Order: sequence, then structure tokens, then C-alpha cells
Amino acid sequence: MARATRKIEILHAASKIVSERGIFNLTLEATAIEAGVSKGGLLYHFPSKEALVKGMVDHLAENYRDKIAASVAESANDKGKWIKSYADVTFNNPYPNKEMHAGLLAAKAVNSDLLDPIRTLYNEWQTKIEQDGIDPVKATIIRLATDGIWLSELFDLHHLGEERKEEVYLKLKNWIDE
Amino acid sequence: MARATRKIEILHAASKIVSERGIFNLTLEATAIEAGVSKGGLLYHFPSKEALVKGMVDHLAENYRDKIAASVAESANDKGKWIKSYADVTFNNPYPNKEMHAGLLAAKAVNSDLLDPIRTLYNEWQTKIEQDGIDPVKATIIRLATDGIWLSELFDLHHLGEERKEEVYLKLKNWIDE
DNA sequence: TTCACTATACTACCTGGACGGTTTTTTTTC
DNA sequence: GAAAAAAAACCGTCCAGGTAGTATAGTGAA
Repeated sequence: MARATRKIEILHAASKIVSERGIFNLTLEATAIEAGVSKGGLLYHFPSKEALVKGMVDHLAENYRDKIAASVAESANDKGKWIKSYADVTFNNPYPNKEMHAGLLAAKAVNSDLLDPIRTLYNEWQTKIEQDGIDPVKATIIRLATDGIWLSELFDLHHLGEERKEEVYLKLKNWIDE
Repeated sequence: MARATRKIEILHAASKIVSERGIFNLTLEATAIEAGVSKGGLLYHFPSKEALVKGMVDHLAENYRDKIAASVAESANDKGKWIKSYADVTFNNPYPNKEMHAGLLAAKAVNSDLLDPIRTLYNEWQTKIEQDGIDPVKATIIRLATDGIWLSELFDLHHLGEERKEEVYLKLKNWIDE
């Protein structure tokens, strides 16, 4: 089974390894085993390690873009819908974030250029966020604060308690409409 | 020459390699060469790679702690001096941030437990920031926004222009005293 | 004598990637 | 619609190169 799916299974396996065992354990063999495929099979889909990591980043960038776009689409067309969607998705979606973390770390380790799709995404969002009917500085601060949560989760540096996190989230949301 | 200094030179060399060439090029040999020391010499100071990375993290944590503490000390004892110092130092000090980036990435790659000193630091600051005379939620948002800048610089994801960055900085500062 | 190294050699292991198959699926031909 | 051909998807082994860490003998300074 699984035609186009195999590639994606392999990408998930790679992310899982990075998340659970760290970059240094992201080897072709380990990825193959985790994905339930042979090394040769893996190399058929991704002809090099760099190609594999590129696959991770491209995949997650596409996913994240869709996720935000979907959230924006179902918003009423009120002002601030981009920053609101960005904050919503990032605060409340542990899953794509995990993959994001793995992809970022892997790309940074293997070849920084592989981060370009994320940079593109970031620039797109920043533009939208700043041109969405609210003060761009305020919008940028909300965006940065959201990213701050991200940083903290990426390195597991500090757990805001759930209540504090919720308070922050609500205060940011209210601030948008102020 | 250079008694206690050599160790620190080695740590700087290691950070430089991580920053410029990425984690995978942080080998013992490369570090020794960059530091102008023999491999044996390096291993004399840091008996394993993990010890080296631990040295990086410990050193930068100490540095960062001092830096913030110094900034707090020279503040008038007005409310919000902790968050103000945190934002000041992080916004305006590209140097320790670079080392921080390298240390975080190296520790995350080699062994997440090595991040513990940073976690401790983070917890200390969060406590101080929340008990410093201003609304803790507001203080936390400022802290998160500051960290957002960090994330962006760490992966080189997006350059806020200098003006926009300055606007953000000023708006956050004003917000503290509001 | 000890400390802080240098220089070199060596081991044991791991990893990316090449390579030459084999099996499964799809397409074409009769 | 069955057989044949071709393409796609995959397997498993091998190897050159690199790496952490060990070992060892020696050097100069305090």
C-alpha cells in the first residue's frame, strides 16, 4: 500500500527520531528502521541525507502554511485575523509544532539554506500581519510573544503553567481588538 | 601563558565552530585547531565531547546571569527592573546571544540534560520578573516577545528592520511603565 | 615535581552513500 | 483479457572515510 504515503511516513519517522533521540541519531539507517523500510528503500525516496531533511522542512512548511490559511479563511474578515490565526494555531497545536521543532533543528544542523521555505513563510506572514488593520508594532509584538512560547518549547526551557499561558493568550487576544 | 584562559579560549572556539559551520563540524579535532591547541591539550581540559559542551553551557549561563544581574544592579530600584534588564540585554547584546545560540544548539544536539543550567536561569528570571511590581502577565508577555526576537535570530528566520525592532523595543519599554 | 600542555600513533566504531539485485505495480501489446 | 514489457518501489551488503577516545613519550615553565 501507501504510494505517496511512504515518503511522508519516512518524514514522520525522521521527525520522531530528532524529537526523541536528537539530531545525532538521525541516521539513514535509524530512519529506515523507524519507518519500517530498508535503507535502500529510503534512499530511493530521498537520495541523500540532505534531501531527507529538505523533505522534512518542505513538508512542514506546506503544512503550517495550510493550517494558518485555513484558520484565516474561517475567520470573519475582521481586522487582525492574521495575527489572531497565527497565535491561535501556534498556541494550541502541539502537533505541528513538534514537527516544526524537529525540522528546524535538523535543517540548522545539516544546512541552514534548507530553512529557506520557513523564511519565506515567515516573511509572508509578517507582511500579512502588518497589513491587517491593526498597529503593525502591536501586531509584531504579539507575533514575537507567540514565537517566544515556541522557543521555550523547542528547548524545553520553561513551562509556563497552563493558567499563565492561558492568561497570556487571552491578554494578547484582547489586545488585538483594543 | 593563559592558565584559566585556555579553557575559555577553547569554549569560544567551540562556539565559533557551531555558529559558523554548524553542529556537525563541532569535532574535537576541529575545536582543538580553532583554539590553537593540540587534541591532547583539549582533552586535558575537557575529557570528552560532552564535557566540552557542558563547559559551553555552564560558561554562557554564568555570563548571562552576571550580565542581567549587572544591569539590574545599575537600575534605580524602580519596579519592572528585571524585565527591563532582560529586554535591554537581550535586545542590545549581539555577542552573548551568539554564544547562547551555539550553546543551546550544541547542548540540544549532544544531550538535552546539559541545558539544565539554562533552565535554572530561566526559572530564576521568570520568578523575579513576575514579582517585580508590575502585572505578571504583562511582564511575561514582554519576556516572551524578547525571546521571540531570539528565536528569529537563532534560526535567522526573519530580520525585523532596525527601525521596526527599535519601535518594538520602545513600545515594550513604555508598556512597562504604563 | 607538578601542571599544562605537544605530537603522534592507534583502535574500535559508525555512517553516508554506492551498487546490484529483486519484487511489485502499471502500462502496453497482442 | 492474458501475457509481456517496462517502470517504480524497494532490499541488503559493502566500503571508504571520518570520529571519539586511548595511549604514550616528551617538553618547558613555575
